[in-house]
Amino acid sequence: MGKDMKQTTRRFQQMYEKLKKFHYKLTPQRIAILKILSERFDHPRPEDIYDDLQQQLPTTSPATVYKTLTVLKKLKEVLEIQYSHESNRYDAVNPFPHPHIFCTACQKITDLDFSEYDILQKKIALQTGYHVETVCLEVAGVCPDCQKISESFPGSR
Amino acid sequence: MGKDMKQTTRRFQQMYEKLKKFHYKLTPQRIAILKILSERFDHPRPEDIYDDLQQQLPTTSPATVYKTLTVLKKLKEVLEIQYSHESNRYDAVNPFPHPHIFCTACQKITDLDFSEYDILQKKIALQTGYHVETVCLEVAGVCPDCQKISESFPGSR
DNA sequence: TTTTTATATGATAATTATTATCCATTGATA
DNA sequence: TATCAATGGATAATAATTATCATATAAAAA
Repeated sequence: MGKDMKQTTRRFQQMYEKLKKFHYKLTPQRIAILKILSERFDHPRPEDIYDDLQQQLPTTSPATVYKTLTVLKKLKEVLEIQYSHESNRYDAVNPFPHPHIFCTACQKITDLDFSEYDILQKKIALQTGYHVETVCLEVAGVCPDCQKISESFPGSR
Repeated sequence: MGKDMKQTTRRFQQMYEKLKKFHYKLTPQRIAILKILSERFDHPRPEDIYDDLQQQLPTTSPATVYKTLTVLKKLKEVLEIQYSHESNRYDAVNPFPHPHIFCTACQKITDLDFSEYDILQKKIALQTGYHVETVCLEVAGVCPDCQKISESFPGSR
């Protein structure tokens, strides 16, 4: 069993137990969505989750995906990455707030390993007097791979 | 003439000259929108700008506001603060990317004076190898004023 | 196991910010 | 002043998400 698979299984179980603990029904649809979420490391959109879901349960509705995401959000078992006027992206692999970096060429979203992120909240609280609830740090740019491609085909975009 | 008024006038002129320089037509609608944007320090929504605009030019259309904002965005004369599934907010007073802090109680958006923001981009570029285009830092929490209110009326929200 | 009941699902309609379309109008240049 | 591309206004289209509601069902109780 690979490392990813162990992690995947653990995340699935964590989410499953959280739903159980708060007396949400463990329906086949929800179980399938938990499985999909625990396996996808690419910050999928609701539509992506729905596509995967249809492979297993062809009669499901997109509404069910949205409703399940709402529940998981409330339980803090999924992190919502909001985008203006395009689909939100979801991270249930690491549901704790953390920064991301988005490649504007290939649309890939990667976790940004920024050590100072955790102390940011305290710094800002101290400085502003706010009771800080969320700190959202989202970076956009061109990833190294796409930079290479654009060097090989200058002016191609 | 107060400090704010001087600043307001200067920003209006900067935007006016920028449009002129790039051969955009200086229509009454655009001039009115520039004036509104230069005077509003509260990060207004398109709808807020439209409301103000109607006082002066009652026949204007919301589409005109959106179109003008699109032009100003392209010229980097207005900063767009995106919100998922609610109206974007716009800052033409300080159009350069900068962080904000949002009060979840009174909905006020304030500029966050965070000195380390400017070096963040370089740090992240160095660490990730990305060609960084934008760094978006948006904080949410309860402002000192609203904390006081919530102390006076515990459990009121 | 059967019954009960609150909750979830699925189909569909509604919502809402924004964008697209298209024709009449107009600012800017010659 | 004449010309013409750019703009404005009215309206339709778009698209992600949320609301609605009748039916189905998971899970607790009997």
